Amino acid sequence: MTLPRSGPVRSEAARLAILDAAVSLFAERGYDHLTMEGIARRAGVGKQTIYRWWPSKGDVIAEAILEGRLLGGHREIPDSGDARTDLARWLTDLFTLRGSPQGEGLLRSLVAAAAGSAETGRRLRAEILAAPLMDRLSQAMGGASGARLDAAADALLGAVILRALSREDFDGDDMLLLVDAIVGTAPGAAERSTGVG
Amino acid sequence: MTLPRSGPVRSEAARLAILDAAVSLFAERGYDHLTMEGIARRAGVGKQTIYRWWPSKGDVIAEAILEGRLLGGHREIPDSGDARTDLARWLTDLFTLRGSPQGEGLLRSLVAAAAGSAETGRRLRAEILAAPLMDRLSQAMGGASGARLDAAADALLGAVILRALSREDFDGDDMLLLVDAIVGTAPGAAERSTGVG
Amino acid sequence: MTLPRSGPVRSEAARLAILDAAVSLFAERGYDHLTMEGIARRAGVGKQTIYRWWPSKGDVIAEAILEGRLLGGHREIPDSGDARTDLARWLTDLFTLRGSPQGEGLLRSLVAAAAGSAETGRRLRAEILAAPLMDRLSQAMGGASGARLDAAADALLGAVILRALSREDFDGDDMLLLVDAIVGTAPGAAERSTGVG
Amino acid sequence: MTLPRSGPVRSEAARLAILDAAVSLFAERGYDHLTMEGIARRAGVGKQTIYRWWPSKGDVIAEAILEGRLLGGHREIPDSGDARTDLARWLTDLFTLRGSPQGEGLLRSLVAAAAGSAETGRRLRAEILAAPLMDRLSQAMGGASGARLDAAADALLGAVILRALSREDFDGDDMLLLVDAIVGTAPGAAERSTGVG
DNA sequence: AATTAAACGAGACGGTACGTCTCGTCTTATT
DNA sequence: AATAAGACGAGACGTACCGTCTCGTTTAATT
Repeated sequence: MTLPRSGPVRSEAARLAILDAAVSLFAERGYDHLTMEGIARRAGVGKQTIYRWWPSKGDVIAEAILEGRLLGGHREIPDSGDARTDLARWLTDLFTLRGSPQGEGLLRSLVAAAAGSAETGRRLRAEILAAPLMDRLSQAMGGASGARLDAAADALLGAVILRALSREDFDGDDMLLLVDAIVGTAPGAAERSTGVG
Repeated sequence: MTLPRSGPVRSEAARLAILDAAVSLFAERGYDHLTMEGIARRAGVGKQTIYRWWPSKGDVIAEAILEGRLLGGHREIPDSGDARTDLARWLTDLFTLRGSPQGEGLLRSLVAAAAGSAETGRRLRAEILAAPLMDRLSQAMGGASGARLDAAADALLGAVILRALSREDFDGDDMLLLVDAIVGTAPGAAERSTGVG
Repeated sequence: MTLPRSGPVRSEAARLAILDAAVSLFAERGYDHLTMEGIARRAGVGKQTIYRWWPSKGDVIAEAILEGRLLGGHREIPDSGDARTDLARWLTDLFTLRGSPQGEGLLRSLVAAAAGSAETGRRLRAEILAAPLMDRLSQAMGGASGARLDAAADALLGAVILRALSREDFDGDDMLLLVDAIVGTAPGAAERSTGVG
Repeated sequence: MTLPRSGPVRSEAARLAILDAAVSLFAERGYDHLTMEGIARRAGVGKQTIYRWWPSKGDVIAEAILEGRLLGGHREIPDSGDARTDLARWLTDLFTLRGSPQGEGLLRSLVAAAAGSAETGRRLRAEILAAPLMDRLSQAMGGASGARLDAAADALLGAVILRALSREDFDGDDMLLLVDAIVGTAPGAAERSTGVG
């Protein structure tokens, strides 16, 4: 029972210009320098056009995440045959965010965005962080799934986030140790996986 | 070799008033509603007196953390004899931050503060989160120390943070599962380690 | 050929509220206690709304002058038949600024405003001071005009200003003597003076 | 009968440093950019040392005037034999304040200082402006003195001030016309006075 | 085609907070 | 006791954004 309406329809051009502007400003200056005014200015759009469709800058960023415009190139885990090494390399990349002009500052910006916006928080975990990880992690854990897999994913990703927040440096060996601690600690883990696989 | 200076000395009263004001405003409204003006107003202090000693609100909060004014009551892990259960309970408390008027929003506020200020980030991890945890965790891991212990601590704390950021609900069973995944899969892990060590 | 613009138009209500506030604060406390913040507060207006249209407090006052809100009641010279006496009385009134709560302090405030703002300076002389004076002065000088009239006007008004600046007291007789020294030297006036002398 | 006092006595070095600093800052940036803090900084003096002896920046400037540190080079009227021309030239110099880095802005600064400080106002008129003028003016007016001479001086100086305030340009011919209007209408007035004197 | 109504760009508005500057007072150690 | 130094509470400066609210124009669907 939608009452019929005349008039123009939402402008896709404006929507795209806004998301583009938001993403580029986010990458250049980080989340807390991101402003609605700045987005409108760069997008060549009236402020009201943003407020009409998104309640806050956090939600603009959340939509950008959903469309894969943030960290788009970071969605696949390399496959060298050794799952442990692959996971460690991918996590290290996540930490330093290679390719970004501001390095690990970008990960902190994403965390700030998540802290300020529920939608961004949900999507950051589900779509940026966890999504690419799950298959390989499950495989490395011998086919784990459900709560046990979730816990391991949260532990891996959370550790990386916490180290980014604490500005502690973090090399590949540390990361391997972390991966081992979670997926493969126990001596039997490998065997068990093998046995299952 | 500090060159001697005449003139008035820093006012301890002002310093305390500022930290008190910052802590109470932080607890009431969260990190991103915290403002330098608001702190000065509540502390009955000129803004310059804050800027003279701290470059940003993040650094004010960092100093409050250092002095144990934030989450001061959260510094000890209960001891029921079962380290796994104790750790899980303490982590669950951390997640919900019982006793705080705004619950887990406070943890997100701490994360936002850490994302915005290097000093806060360092101290959040070292002094608020890790410090109370280390002994019991080491014990639960059969006396682990060094990088292996650090990795486990980061994994546990990071997972809690990531779940707070993603607004996912989180009960005691989930937490136990998480603890198990990290300190040792099987309930008997601790014993086994002990036996080995 | 002004290029058309869309969007909201300047708010006349805000403009009037700002000028009213500026004028009343100026009259109450003088030019150098006048602040942009104070004007905004009393006018119930955002500071940016003032800065959007006027670069400084001096220009706000200049516009108030232009609209006759400052010293509006001082715009006409009495006509008793004797031009010399009328001029002297009007100048004496200007010096003491009867009716103003702060007397000749107000004239000094206008001078301070003029010293700080080119626009105010121009308007103070042309619109507040000279405008009401010219006709009668010309008549008292036997129909003088042009540079000679301007010189006489500047001399009369300047003398009053200088005495206000020097805080020297100044009675009606002094003023008559001043008027004589300037308008009563002229050829047409000379007869009268000569006859008297 | 001066009552004896113990302790150190007022430091002449500090007094001179303060006046020097005030004068140079005044000349560089004008009266309203002059600040007590700036004076103290440049003079290498504690702020309290200024406040101990002068109630406001206006009074510091007033004392500098008294000692001839402001416009010191402007104290004599040239003597070419023709009093009218000499007066006109001196007044034109006063208007443009040759030699000053900021030209007639300096005269406006002096006016602003006078508007803000009673002592400065008194001294500006008596010591900077009128003092050098009186003898030659009296002579040009055929030996006038008393109130009539004062009125003429105020008229000449006031006219110059008013034109500086109104930012109107002002050349030598205008000034001659002004002098004529006040010291004696007819070109021959000076000669006649001379003849009489 | 004419009408209607919403989306659009632009940007003015009342506000809050920013970080800096200066005010005039006060406190300290030195001379 | 006067000084150099400078911390303090106070509050104005001019700027940046907030989220809301006109404007006049443009664009569809409905008459």
